Amino acid sequence: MTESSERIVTVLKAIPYARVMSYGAVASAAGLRNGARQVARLLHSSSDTWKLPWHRVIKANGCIALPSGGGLEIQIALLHQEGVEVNAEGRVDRKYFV
DNA sequence: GCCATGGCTAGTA
DNA sequence: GCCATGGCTAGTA
Repeated sequence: MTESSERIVTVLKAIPYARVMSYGAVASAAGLRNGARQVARLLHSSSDTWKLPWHRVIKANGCIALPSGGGLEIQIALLHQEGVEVNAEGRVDRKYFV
């Protein structure tokens, strides 16, 4: 576990219930200039072991990054469960961003 | 080489 | 859509 990864984990666990953050925003908050992809990688590999709120991380444009059949439906369900709405175009409104 | 990104541009309506 | 990025990993020697 690198220091950068630990900072990313800290930021992720601090995302409030029913709010979302973009990969890039998480990276910035963790002090990484261009770490969006690193955030994505960490979510993919360690969400389970660290019990991370992976479903609260979406693209900067409000879309969900996961493909249909590859987690998209589950992520939408988890967001709905928290009261975050995903519109017909599959986007989350700006008001839900931290 | 890969990619659960992001920002900018071209091309359509 | 395209491409610049940047850290991680698989696969070779």
